Amino acid sequence: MVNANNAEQSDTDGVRERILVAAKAAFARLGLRGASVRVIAAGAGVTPAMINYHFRGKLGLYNEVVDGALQGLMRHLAGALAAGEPAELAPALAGAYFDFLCQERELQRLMMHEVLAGGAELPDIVQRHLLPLRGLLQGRFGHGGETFQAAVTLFGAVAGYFLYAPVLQELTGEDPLEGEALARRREHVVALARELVRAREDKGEER
Amino acid sequence: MVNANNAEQSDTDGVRERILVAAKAAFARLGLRGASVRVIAAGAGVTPAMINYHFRGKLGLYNEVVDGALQGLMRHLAGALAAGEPAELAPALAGAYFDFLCQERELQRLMMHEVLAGGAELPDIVQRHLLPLRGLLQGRFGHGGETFQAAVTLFGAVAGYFLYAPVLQELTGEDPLEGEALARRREHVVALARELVRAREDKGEER
DNA sequence: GCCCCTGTTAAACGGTTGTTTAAAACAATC
DNA sequence: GATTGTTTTAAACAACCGTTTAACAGGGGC
Repeated sequence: MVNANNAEQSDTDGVRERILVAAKAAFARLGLRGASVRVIAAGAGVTPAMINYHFRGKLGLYNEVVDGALQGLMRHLAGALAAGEPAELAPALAGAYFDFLCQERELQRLMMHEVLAGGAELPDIVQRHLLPLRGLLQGRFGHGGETFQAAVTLFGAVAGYFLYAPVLQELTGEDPLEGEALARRREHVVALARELVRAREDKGEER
Repeated sequence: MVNANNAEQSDTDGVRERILVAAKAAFARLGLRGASVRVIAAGAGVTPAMINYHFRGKLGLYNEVVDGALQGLMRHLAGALAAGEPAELAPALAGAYFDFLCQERELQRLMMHEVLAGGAELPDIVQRHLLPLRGLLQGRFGHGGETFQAAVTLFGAVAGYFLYAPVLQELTGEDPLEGEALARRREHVVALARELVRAREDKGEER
């Protein structure tokens, strides 16, 4: 009779949820190979066998974690893309990406682990999550070569900051993911987006 | 009597070298945890026990691989920093970084694996290899906040391109690390460096 | 009271991990 | 040619991996 007043389908979803949370943290930190089912299970306070019972094995759990994380990101970006005036769309998109990574700090590491592993599932993941976003982007910005270059630059400028945060901390002495430094970086990235889109318009490229 | 006419210190260095080459490839592809000593040994055509004999274990081998790779990169960047006129220093540096990653395609993945693993050795690595470069950079560009932001952006724009190459390939359909696409990206990054340094001078920031 | 179904557990399985060990092959020295 | 020291090998080691199995608990349905 616990949790009878919320929308959970059954009481066992509590276990599923706890495993998913522990798995996301472990996969982000150690990757698919590095995170063991025993560590994940211990983090969720359950038995390793429960992972196989609820997710058909470690791989099923991993796929569900990655799918959930990417779905959240893409929903967030699509929302930022829908709102806002067209002129400020690129800065808003860069800011939204930045903000989402602030909230979900594990996501960037999780994605990088997935790319580095280079498994056979990567084409499927790209097709399912990134292609729809690319369609939206091309509808707004066109699909010229300069647009692609600018998008890669912005993506790298944001992703690199979060990925290399430990190195930056060691270099600067202050935590790059904390209040003031974080705000400075966000401002810089948004300004860069504005400048890149302006440079593209100056060239008058439509192709 | 083999290799009697080159500078190798002894014949056993051939084995050491072969292990180092195989290890660099394996560590870049799979990371420290993922690459097994048996796979590395097989790639070098030797017995797993040889790794322990020549490098005092897997960790010793890994440290030697990372140190060698970073030394090569830093030497390359310092060279680009020494030559060239001051006005074109930032573009030259971005181009040199880009070119080095083209030659040593495993380096970027190796470094990212190291950062993601987040081991206790990272502060040591940063201190040994990155701090000297930072000193050189600060001597040329000053150490203002805008300089730092621009440097992170450039680094992310270059690194992100190589790291996310598999994703870009899936998105664009063409190989991002091949002739024409590679040249376009290099041109864009160098132009970005020129623009960022110009923007900083416009602000007149010295701090 | 009995049965079936879902959730959970502890124990075990075969396989792989990094490392160690004892012995063999080899080159150089005396 | 015996000896010494270095390089290499095959086999074994304990520890951990993901997964499977058999047993157990608990609650409706009939």
